[in-house]
Amino acid sequence: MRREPSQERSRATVDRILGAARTVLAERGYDGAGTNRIAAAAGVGPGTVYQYFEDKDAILDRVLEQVSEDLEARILRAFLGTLHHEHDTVRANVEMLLDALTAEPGLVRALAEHAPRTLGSRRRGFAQRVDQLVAGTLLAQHRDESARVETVAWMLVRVAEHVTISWVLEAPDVPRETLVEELSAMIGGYLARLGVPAAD
Amino acid sequence: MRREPSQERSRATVDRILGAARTVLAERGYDGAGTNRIAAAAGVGPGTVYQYFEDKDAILDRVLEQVSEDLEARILRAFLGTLHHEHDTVRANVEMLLDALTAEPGLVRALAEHAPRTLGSRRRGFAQRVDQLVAGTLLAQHRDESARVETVAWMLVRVAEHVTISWVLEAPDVPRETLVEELSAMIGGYLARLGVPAAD
Amino acid sequence: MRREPSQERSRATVDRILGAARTVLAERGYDGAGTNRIAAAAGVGPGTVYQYFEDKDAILDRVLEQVSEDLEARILRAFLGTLHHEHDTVRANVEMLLDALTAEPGLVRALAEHAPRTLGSRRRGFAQRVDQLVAGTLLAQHRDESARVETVAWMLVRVAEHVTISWVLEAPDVPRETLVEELSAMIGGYLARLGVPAAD
Amino acid sequence: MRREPSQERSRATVDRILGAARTVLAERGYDGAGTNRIAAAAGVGPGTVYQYFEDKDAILDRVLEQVSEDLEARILRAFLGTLHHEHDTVRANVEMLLDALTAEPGLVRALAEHAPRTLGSRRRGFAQRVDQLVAGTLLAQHRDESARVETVAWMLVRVAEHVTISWVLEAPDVPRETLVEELSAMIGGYLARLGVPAAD
DNA sequence: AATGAATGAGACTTCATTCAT
DNA sequence: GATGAATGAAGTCTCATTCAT
Repeated sequence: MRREPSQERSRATVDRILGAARTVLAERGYDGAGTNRIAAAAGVGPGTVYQYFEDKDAILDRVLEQVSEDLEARILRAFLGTLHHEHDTVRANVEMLLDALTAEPGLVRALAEHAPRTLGSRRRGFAQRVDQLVAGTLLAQHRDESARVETVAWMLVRVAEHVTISWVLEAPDVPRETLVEELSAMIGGYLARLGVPAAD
Repeated sequence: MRREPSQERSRATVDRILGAARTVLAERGYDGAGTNRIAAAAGVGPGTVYQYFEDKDAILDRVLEQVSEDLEARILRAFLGTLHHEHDTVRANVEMLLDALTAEPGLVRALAEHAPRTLGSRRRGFAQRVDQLVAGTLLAQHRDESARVETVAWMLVRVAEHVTISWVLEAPDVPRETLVEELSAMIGGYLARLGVPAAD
Repeated sequence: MRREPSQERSRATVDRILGAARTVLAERGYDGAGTNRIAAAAGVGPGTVYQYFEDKDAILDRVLEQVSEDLEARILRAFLGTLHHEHDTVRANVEMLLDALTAEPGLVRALAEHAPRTLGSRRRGFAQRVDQLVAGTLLAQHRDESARVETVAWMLVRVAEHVTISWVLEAPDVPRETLVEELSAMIGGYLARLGVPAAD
Repeated sequence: MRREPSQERSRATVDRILGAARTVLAERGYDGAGTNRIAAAAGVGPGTVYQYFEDKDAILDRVLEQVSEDLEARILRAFLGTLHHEHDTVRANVEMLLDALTAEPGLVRALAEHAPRTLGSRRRGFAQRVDQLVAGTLLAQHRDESARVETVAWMLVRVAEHVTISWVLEAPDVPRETLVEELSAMIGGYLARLGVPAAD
């Protein structure tokens, strides 16, 4: 008569809650993600949720953090991959960004929906890390003007992020190929001014 | 000295309610803008609100619409004004955009916070009108390639809008002057590719 | 420059309010008859209603009283008329009762709907007057057993009233002619036991 | 000594809510039976009520249904019991009906008060089942004229129901014994015409 | 560790009534 | 006498959170 190790069970429960929260968030949006619904989707009682999370926001913050990290990891991997390419790094990255964001539109929407509520308070980790990653890459390719590089990175991240997100959420009458073309052109042109070879 | 017409009183009350809603929205965000709080801020009873608005969303929709229109009017006026300038139209527009968005950051945040919830359903009027305005202007300066012009306009609006909004909401460590410089450079460079003289 | 005599104007206003209340009551039932709706239907302001009526119930009580009196008058007239007939008085009265109740089903429903709420408190005038009328008629035809006569009258009124009202409200699968036949038979048979000639 | 099963606790709570609703309904009528009052009377929070009932009407519908069923069961049992009697079945049934209706006058009032609001839409089950029961019994005693039998049953049920209910609610100056006498006479006389032996 | 019944503050909304004009 | 804007108590319902088991 062996009882399952408690640590392992706890871990499994937390995972189920987070997984359920992620699903609910993707399907019903931020305001539709109530604690009771999450608990039900996880197959646990409402009380169980509070064994592992301070309050409702703690759950969703964690999920959003996780979503961010998933995106970040994916983007980072792809980003680093493009550095080996001989040309059209920018375009490859835009493509990759669109792939990442189109994979789970519901979560992207939840992320976009929730972001303005917490900006200035907490959960800015994701964006900052991406900022630094991009800044670092730019710096590696173009050593001087380090001060300006941070601003450029900040701008690039916002432009790439919001144009692609808007395209996903608004579903405007613009083909993906056209979007890639134009966004790459804009970013490429901008980078060219920085002294970075446009097509690399 | 005639008695105050009842129409006028009603009008005044509606204005107080809308004004209060605007204030509450700016100070406490979309979810913090409850009917009771709005009524209290307006100095009227909860019931009064329902003499003039169908329900809670009707109030906030109206306020958001109003905020959008105020921004639109301001941007439109400034945008048209810049057309007379001999050079640096882009920069002037970026400046103007920042002025408009910095005036009431709370409302801009509320707008950004609520937008993703309704995207795809209703209230896309503001963005669409701006898209068309920009497209029209581009077309006036550069007659051919009309198909591409719409995509370009769509991109420009998103880039200008989100970069400035992000700067307002995130308050990053980037001076305003630098932002204006960089954003103008990016947009100017992009427009140059379209065949539009970059600095006019 | 003559101003309309105030008494007359007042009277007209009261009539419009009562008429509107009657209409609203017939169309939307007791719970749907709100003061604001009545005022609107009467083409007056809500405040005006309170110049003439203590409160909401005062209006509806008055309307219901009026409806009762209309029915009573109609029934009384017909009832007295049947006394001259040589036979089948009962049947003639049942017919007449159905005519009266089918004329305005909405109001009959409102009456039936509201009756149980006030029974035991107020507004029993109508039923009592009808009771006495019937008792008087029975007494005129059958002098002795006066004590029993009151009970018989009470029963007759309830039976005639509720069977016809149920038929109007429930709209069961029973033709009117059949109902008249059966109800007359029941009442006639009952009266026969009292010593009153069944067909008179 | 095992822990109280959760099902049992839920069941107990539902029972307390229904019991409280029944009490409130009896004491304050349909319109006085608010969710908060019911919850308070049940000794639970307002939210608890909504764990078990869709909305306010669901509670009251359930209670009224229950009251109807209680009455039906009681009436049915007594009705069947009288079939064995050698004579005066009718009188015995009238007595029984009065017993049933006098037991909880407040609930009978609530039932009578609410019935006209829903007539023609839903919840006519009780009356219909009684109609059929009576029709069936009549048919068993008097095989032919089956068409007429349904009308007769419908009439009998309304007469018995409304005369007794009126007597309970109006509390007129008629002794119970007299009422029984007269009502039995009326029904008995009517049945005699149908070919059913009057006193059996 | 897990449960899930229970909570209760607070949200939105209605409507009979009042009162300054 | 009439108005109708304003009121505010009270009603229904939700949902993040707690706690006895």
